[in-house]
Amino acid sequence: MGELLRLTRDFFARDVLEVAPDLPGKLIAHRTQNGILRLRISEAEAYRGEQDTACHAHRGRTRRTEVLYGPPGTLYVYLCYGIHWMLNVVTGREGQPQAALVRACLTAEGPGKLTKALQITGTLNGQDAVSSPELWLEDDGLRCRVAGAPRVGIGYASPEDRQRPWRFILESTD
DNA sequence: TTAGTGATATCC
DNA sequence: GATATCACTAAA
Repeated sequence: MGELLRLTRDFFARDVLEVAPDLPGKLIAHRTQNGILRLRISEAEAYRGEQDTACHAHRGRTRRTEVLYGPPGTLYVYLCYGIHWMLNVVTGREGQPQAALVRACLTAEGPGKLTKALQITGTLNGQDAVSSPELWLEDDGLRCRVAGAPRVGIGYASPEDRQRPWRFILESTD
């Protein structure tokens, strides 16, 4: 495998339907008091703007969704069910509320378990994954095949949006 | 199948 | 102000 390259603005500044399937196989790095935690992403989901009824920004700008309108690479971290932190990275052009939910890594399946394993909490909300000294993403050159599937936990969305295969799962590596 | 947990949105 | 909902998980 090649050297460890930090993902730059260009990576995130594409449509979420290009970014989210590119995430499985990449690494997330989080600098903590005890050193750098690094895990390989195995699953991601796309949330694609105000037209996507599954996306939190479907109803437009609110205090919560504000970060989704920020520059690509911005972290959107929020608490779900009072217990689980969800980690997302904003994609697309600034002003376009898209994000990729990082759903799982090889050793922690499920978005809540992933953030727990990486010790990620809401203090990272709004930080920039491109320039932050605390959290960033890396490419070590690993290539992989990715399978599409419907998104999880979005029963509130329209039937059309529920069906979209915008969940991207690492299938195999080469 | 269901409890747990708290921020947020949406309604008075 | 109150209430309903929630991009989930662990336990039963």
